[in-house]
Amino acid sequence: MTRRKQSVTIRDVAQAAKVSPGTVSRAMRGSELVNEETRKHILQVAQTLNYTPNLSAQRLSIGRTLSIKVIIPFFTRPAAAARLNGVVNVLAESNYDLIIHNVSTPEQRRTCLETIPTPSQVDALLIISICPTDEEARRLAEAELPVTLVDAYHEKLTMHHCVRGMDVWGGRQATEYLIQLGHRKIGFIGDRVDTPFNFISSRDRHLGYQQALETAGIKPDAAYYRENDHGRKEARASAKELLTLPNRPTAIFAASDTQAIGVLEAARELELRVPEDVSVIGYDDIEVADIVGLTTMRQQLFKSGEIGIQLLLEKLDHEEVNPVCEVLPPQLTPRHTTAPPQPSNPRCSAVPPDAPNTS
Amino acid sequence: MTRRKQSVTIRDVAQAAKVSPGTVSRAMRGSELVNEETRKHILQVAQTLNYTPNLSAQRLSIGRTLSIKVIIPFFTRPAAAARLNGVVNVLAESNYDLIIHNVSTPEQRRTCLETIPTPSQVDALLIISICPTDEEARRLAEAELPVTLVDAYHEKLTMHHCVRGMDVWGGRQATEYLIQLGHRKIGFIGDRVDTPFNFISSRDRHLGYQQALETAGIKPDAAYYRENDHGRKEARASAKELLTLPNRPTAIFAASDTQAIGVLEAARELELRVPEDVSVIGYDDIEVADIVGLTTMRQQLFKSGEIGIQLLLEKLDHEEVNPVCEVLPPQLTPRHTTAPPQPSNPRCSAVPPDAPNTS
DNA sequence: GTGAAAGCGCTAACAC
DNA sequence: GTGTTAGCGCTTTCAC
Repeated sequence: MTRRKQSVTIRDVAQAAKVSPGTVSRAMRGSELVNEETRKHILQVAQTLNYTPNLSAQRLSIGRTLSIKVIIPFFTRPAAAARLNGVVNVLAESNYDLIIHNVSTPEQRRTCLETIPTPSQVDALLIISICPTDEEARRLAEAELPVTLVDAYHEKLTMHHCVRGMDVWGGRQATEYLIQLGHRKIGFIGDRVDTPFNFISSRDRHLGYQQALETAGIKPDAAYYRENDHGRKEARASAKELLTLPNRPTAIFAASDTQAIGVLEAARELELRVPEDVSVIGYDDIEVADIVGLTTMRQQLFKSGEIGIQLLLEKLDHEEVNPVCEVLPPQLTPRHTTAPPQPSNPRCSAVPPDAPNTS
Repeated sequence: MTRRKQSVTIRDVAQAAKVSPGTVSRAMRGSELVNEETRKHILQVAQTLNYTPNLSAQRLSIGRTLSIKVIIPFFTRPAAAARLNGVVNVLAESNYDLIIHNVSTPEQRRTCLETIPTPSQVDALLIISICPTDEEARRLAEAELPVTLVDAYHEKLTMHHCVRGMDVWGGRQATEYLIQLGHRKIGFIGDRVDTPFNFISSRDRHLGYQQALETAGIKPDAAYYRENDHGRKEARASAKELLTLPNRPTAIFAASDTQAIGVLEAARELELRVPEDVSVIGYDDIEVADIVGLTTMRQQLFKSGEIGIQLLLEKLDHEEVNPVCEVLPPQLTPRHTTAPPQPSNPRCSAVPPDAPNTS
């Protein structure tokens, strides 16, 4: 442990400017209680001495860490990255540091939520796309610092802000759209429901899917349901199963765009035309959806991050604010992978989805 | 400024365990100089008291911040995200905090490199994909903390580690591949060279492109060069210009996969077949390249982040290490958007690139 | 092996 | 307005 000292401290500046450390401190932080002349002089001296305040000391002294921790799984996935981008964007204009904790294994997920940070570690906590278990919610409820959930929810956490995406409703919208187009045999491809990650968006979207079917008087067929690890390749495999069924679905709702891409690949591999032979709808509206012309449910990903962090910053400013639950509805975004089902199914050579709608 | 105190401090633990704060500190940090009995007892007490050390105090006391700052432009772009992922992944196993500074405007870029952080702010600095200007390099050369550059370079910064990607070589490889296929009219679409961001990878790849042409005895034609803001739409516009030229190129090398996708879209819009009418090669090998079956130069993005941060951590451990310059060669990854040029150019309906090679 | 005490650099009362 | 001073919570010499 090399315990090195700082080269130039507030005391050095004070000495050089012939004032006291306290005055330097006041001058640096823009306190009103300091003569305009001396302030200028002090800043000048600080400048030439190349002084920068010691953050740790500052933080220790004011009793706040000036940093916010964000927990997010698989932050490189486009949808997660978009959310995180909203956070980063807002935080860039504050003087809070962003401490990012990526979660890519169940183990990481567990340890992350096992011990809630204390105010001596970070000032606030933003949890994105991770649904607390009951036990974790219990601990989160007693957190000593402001917490906000984005794309996550727990009924017991009414004391914290949350930002949600209406996954059930969105799942229903997507499915109803397919039904309106005339489809009755509609497959669903989503994430595994029962994993240590406890992701719930896919499950919720499937719930909406079921609601839509029931409302339309269509009996959900278990054979049309597939869950798998999240990913394009995995979804592709699942889709191949569905599309080679004796009585295959004429449309597939994928719980995410990434998975929908897998479905498109499966269709192409099986020489099924999209949307003539099979319609495909995704969820999120990440860039690749636009690229391949995928019909999808657009989520306000960037905005969810922005709002989440804004709520948190607000809470840091005014101790007493009522918790709100911001809800961001998804929006049906039709492109070129959905159409009414065709009576016949001629087996012909693969044809791509139409060109993307890049207006 | 609400200056709140910590609920339970090291002193509380000491008192409860009937030892001195010093001993608690030693016990917590696993010092050898403490009786095994007392250590256990202390940890036990700390546990029940729910004690967590105050990071700011710890940092101030040991004179290190235990955090590393990474500066990265547009971290949500797939290539940048992959690099960052490598960093995050390695750092997750250390006890350093990652402080991420995204750069999305020239202004942010400027301020970020204007004042080099001091050891009192962060312990080390990782700069990704930002090429310092001469002036910035001068300042970086005098940095008081370890610095590593990833996907960036400056000749004067030989005192710092760097990780590079052989962009010139890669650009030449890509172009030579097209030449080998028989192309002689080869377009180039890249980023703007002269921007405040000072990105150089596109420029370097273009350099390699020129070298390849010259070696093959092909005179570079300025009409076949387009630079534009980075982005799919922008590249699409540029590609449309090239592909509607009276004597249009039969192949296009795009400085990134994102831009290559734009080229594909332009081709489709103009009803040019890929690869029959026009070959397209990209750079990076991000996921979408696999999805659309794009031929590209694969970069070791994730690895570049891993190595960059590892070099930095090493430097933090052993003060005196010789700076190294790790070089990661890209790899030609042929897929389905490149082929020998065809003698005739029949104008027929659009056909997609072949199915991706998703083995 | 453990306690006492002197900082680490800064801020915020409190005097004047 | 400005100086003085007492912490913030922790680590680490230095005694014992």
